[in-house]
This record gives sequence, structure tokens and C-alpha cells, in this order.
Amino acid sequence: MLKISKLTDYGTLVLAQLAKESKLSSAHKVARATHLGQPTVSKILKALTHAGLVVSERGAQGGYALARPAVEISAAEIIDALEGPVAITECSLTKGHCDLQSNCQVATAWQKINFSIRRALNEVSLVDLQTPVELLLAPNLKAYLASPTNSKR
Amino acid sequence: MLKISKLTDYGTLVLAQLAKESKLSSAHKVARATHLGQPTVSKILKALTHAGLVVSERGAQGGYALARPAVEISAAEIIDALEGPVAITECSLTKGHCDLQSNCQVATAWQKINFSIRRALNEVSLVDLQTPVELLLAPNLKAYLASPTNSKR
DNA sequence: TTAAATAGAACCAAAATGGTACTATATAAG
DNA sequence: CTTATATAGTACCATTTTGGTTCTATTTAA
Repeated sequence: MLKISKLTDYGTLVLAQLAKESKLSSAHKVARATHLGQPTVSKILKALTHAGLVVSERGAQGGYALARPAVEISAAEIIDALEGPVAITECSLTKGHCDLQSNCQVATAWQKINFSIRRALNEVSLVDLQTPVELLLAPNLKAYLASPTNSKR
Repeated sequence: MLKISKLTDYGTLVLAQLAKESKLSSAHKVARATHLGQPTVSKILKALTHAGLVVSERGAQGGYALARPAVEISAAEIIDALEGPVAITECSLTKGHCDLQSNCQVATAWQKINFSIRRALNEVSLVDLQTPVELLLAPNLKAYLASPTNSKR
């Protein structure tokens, strides 16, 4: 269904919350602010830390903070951090019993589409994701949506 | 993981196969040509028929054929047919216990991204998907990939 | 009448997902 | 130096989704 998982969605909330704070925030605090379960928030923050999007400090008065300015955190990175590297449809016939190149080329086509989507997601930053109202897409996608061919909703 | 399911991938193979034929093809025949299991191919063809991408004729000598020229079948339609309507990350807080508009706006952002991806997929036709070698993306995405900012790699 | 097909539903195993729990470790503060 | 607070890491489990099969009913050409 080409959907973003709940975890990733939550992750965005969590990151957006961190972006609002200048100091370290504990998982507990973030959980309260986002209305999410604390264990879940912890899990997410661990993953985000592991991916390098967030830095952590252990011990009392410890917590989490964005590793970089929100502008420098992309949607693609968030997805990667929480859903693992984008697993493109792997050719299910890789085991050698596929002689029809034409078929494999089809698989490659999806891969390219996926790759292009990734590129697009690369251009969307956390700031865009938390921007309230307006269109927040990568420049070219913005233009794409604005083009007459695609404007009739 | 933002991945296209195997079924959808298979579906593309199946559709591409139908595109090669001018007459009706039985599920059995398509299965042989694509190296997929016949029951699986049948299931896929049923779904594609249900979605109106394929027409069917029952009885002996029956089979399936594309309902329209391959150019008029989009990647988005294929995904819709085999994975159901694109289920965007639904706001998990819809039940009313979410007062923080700021959070809900974040959810909306993903929805918009998803929507834009859909738009892009709309511009990719089955013909593009079976085109062997070259880039086969929607015009603006093509331009996007070609732009200097994104061309390294 | 029979064989070749699709239609439709139900079913099942395996994988992915969402969420929780538990143990270990680090650190600030009393 | 002890304790409370906090993250790190792992493992676990229930639920859902996915991939694939099977079975029955129906249609139609020969």
C-alpha cells in the first residue's frame, strides 16, 4: 500500500518535539508531549540515536536532542532509521531460474521508481514535515504538482 | 520500508506478459511465461480484472487480456489493484484524544508526501515499466534526477 | 456431455509490525 | 557512596499483513 509505518509517523512526532527543545529531553518528557506510550517513545529514540539523527546522554538529567538542525534531517533518513534501509522489491527470481531478461527488466523498473522516490524524500526535511499549513515538497515535486497537467486534483 | 510488495511486482510481470499478446491468454499460459505459480497468477489476474485493468472471458478458450493499451495503465493503478487503495498513515489519534494541532499537522505532512508520490506513480505507465534500459520516470522526476544537485551518483 | 477456463471464497503458514518487559549500565545529586 | 534517574540493548509476544494454496461453483467451446 506504499504506506509509511506508524513507527515512522511516531518518529516524526518525536523528532518534531525534540526540535522544539533547546536542551536535552528525556523519553518520558517526550512521551507526555506527544501523547505516545513511553516504552514506544524510548524504542523510537533508541533507533534514532543509533541512526545518528539524535544524540543521547545517559544517567540522571540525561536525555535526547537532535544531532543536527532540523533542516538537515531528511524524511528519507527518518524512514531509513525506523524501517531499515529501503528494501526495494528484490528480484524474486535471483536464484538463477530466470532466463527471461525482459522479466528482470521489469523488476528493475520498480527499483528505479523506488530510487526516485527516495531521492524525492531526500529533499524533504524535518522542518518541512512540521511546517503547519503549506506544501512542503521537494522543489521539483512542488513544480510537478503545480504543473497544469497535474493540477486538476 | 516503503517497498512495493511482491504481489505488485508479480502483477507487473503478468501485465507485461499480457501486453505482449494480442489475443486472450489463460492464467496457465501466463504462469508458464512468467515463471510464476499458476494459482498465484490466477489470484493476481482476478484482482486485476476486478480493478478493471484486465478483461476476462470465461469458459474453454477463455482467458485474460489488457482492458486498455499498456500506455493507459499507470503504476499507481497497478498498486491500487493489488495492494488496495493507498493507505496513507492514518492519524492514530483520530479518536479525539489529540488536542495538539501541531502534532496532527505532522501527520498531514506525510499524507501530502504520500499524495505527491502517488501523483508521480500516476505518470508512469505499464509501457515505461517494461521499457528495458532507460530511465522511465515521470517527466518532472526525470528532470529532478537530472538536476545538478542530485546528479552525483 | 465434457474438458478447459474463470469467479469467488476460505484457508494457512510465514513474515512483519507494534508494543512491552527485562537486565545492564551510566551519571547527577544528596 | 548510595540512590534515583535515565539511556542501551535485547528479547519477547500478540496482532496484522503477506504470500500462496485449495476447494467449489460457474461458464463456454468442442
